Amino acid sequence: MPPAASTRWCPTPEQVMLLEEMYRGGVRTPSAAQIQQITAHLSMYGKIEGKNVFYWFQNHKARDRQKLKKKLLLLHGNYDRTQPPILVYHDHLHHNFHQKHHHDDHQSPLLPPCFHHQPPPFNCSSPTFPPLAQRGHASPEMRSQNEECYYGRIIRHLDDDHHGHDLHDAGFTRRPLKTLELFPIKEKTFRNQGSSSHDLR
Amino acid sequence: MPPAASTRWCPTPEQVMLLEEMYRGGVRTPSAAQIQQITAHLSMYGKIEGKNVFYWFQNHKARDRQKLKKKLLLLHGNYDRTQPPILVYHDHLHHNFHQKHHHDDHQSPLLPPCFHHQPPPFNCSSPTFPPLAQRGHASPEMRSQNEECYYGRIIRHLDDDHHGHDLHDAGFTRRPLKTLELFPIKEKTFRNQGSSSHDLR
DNA sequence: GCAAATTAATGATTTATTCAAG
DNA sequence: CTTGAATAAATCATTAATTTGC
Repeated sequence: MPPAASTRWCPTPEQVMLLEEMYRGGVRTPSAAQIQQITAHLSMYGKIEGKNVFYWFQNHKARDRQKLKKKLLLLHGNYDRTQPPILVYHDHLHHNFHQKHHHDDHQSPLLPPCFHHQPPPFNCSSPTFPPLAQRGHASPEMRSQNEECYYGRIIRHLDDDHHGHDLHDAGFTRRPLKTLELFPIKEKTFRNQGSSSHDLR
Repeated sequence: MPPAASTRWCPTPEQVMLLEEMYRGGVRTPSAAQIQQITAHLSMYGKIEGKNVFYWFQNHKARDRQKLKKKLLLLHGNYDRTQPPILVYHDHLHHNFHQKHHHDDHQSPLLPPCFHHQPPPFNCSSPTFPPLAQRGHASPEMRSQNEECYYGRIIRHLDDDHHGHDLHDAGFTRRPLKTLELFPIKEKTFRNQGSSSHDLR
């Protein structure tokens, strides 16, 4: 049992926060030097390597694009062409929009100064991407039959005994305290928490 | 006159107390078997089903996160680094923080022994946890060249110090800010790293 | 005091992301 | 790229607190 050194980076909350802050500040494709800098600073909060930073920005940028693309497709028809493109794709495009007026950059003190105003190169300014957490609300027809396979493992694995709908019997069930004995229920090999012996999901 | 069975579970004070105790003890995402166990024990105090337990932990965890996130955002600046990271993201991340020093675990006698110190299974394990997938890394081809350059540059230049995988050193690395010096680096099998420019699902 | 009216908590569902395997 | 499993985020819905007018 090799300690199997975890193979990937697990950013700490602070790291994520700072990265997001930089991202919001306009950083998109930091140069090698910048990555070094960022890495050095973030290493204060936990293990981290340059590639983690690099990938983080790559991924974040890509997924942002993804989100926007989807959103645009959805709007599709009612997209008002008179409005500014909302955002962009290639890095080149983001820049030079608003600028300079980060309300009052109350950047986290955790963020190295050099990233505070992150001026020209990759600063994109804030009022840009609206997070817009508008929810979907799926169309009813779409959820057809899979009601059953829905919520997690619990419903499926656990609610076996006296499942569903026996109505609420008035008093307590005071069910026989079947005291378990953990186990069976199949093992999963990875992705379990530090579990020692038993840990079945 | 079906009393129209109430529509949702109403935990008894004992149940809530025990659940909270387990939560404080580190339980976050109990496995199916664990849920069974918990459910069986809690049924002593009132009607309860596995899914109630499942949902309880889901909600409690989520609302904890929520609270902390809000708090962090508010503090934003005056975040005391000497304090434990406070929270987390994925379960994996929580671990290794609080622990061991629950003032003096005066666990309720109501709590089955197996949940008292709840050490290994789902507790904040140590630095071990799951993620063991070596992800990513771009597939060299199919990449607009600028990205590729980037990729190459970074990975190869930045990933120097303690490349590969050494395990998660428990604490933070707090590495000395070593500022670079590029390196060769041998990368292994790459998979791909979705972040290029096209990613819609 | 005590309900109807409001608001806060929290149980239950649904949707979105993430991870890693195919 | 696509997908199944897991789980986090968002949000819907009902119950419990609290407030308010009498």
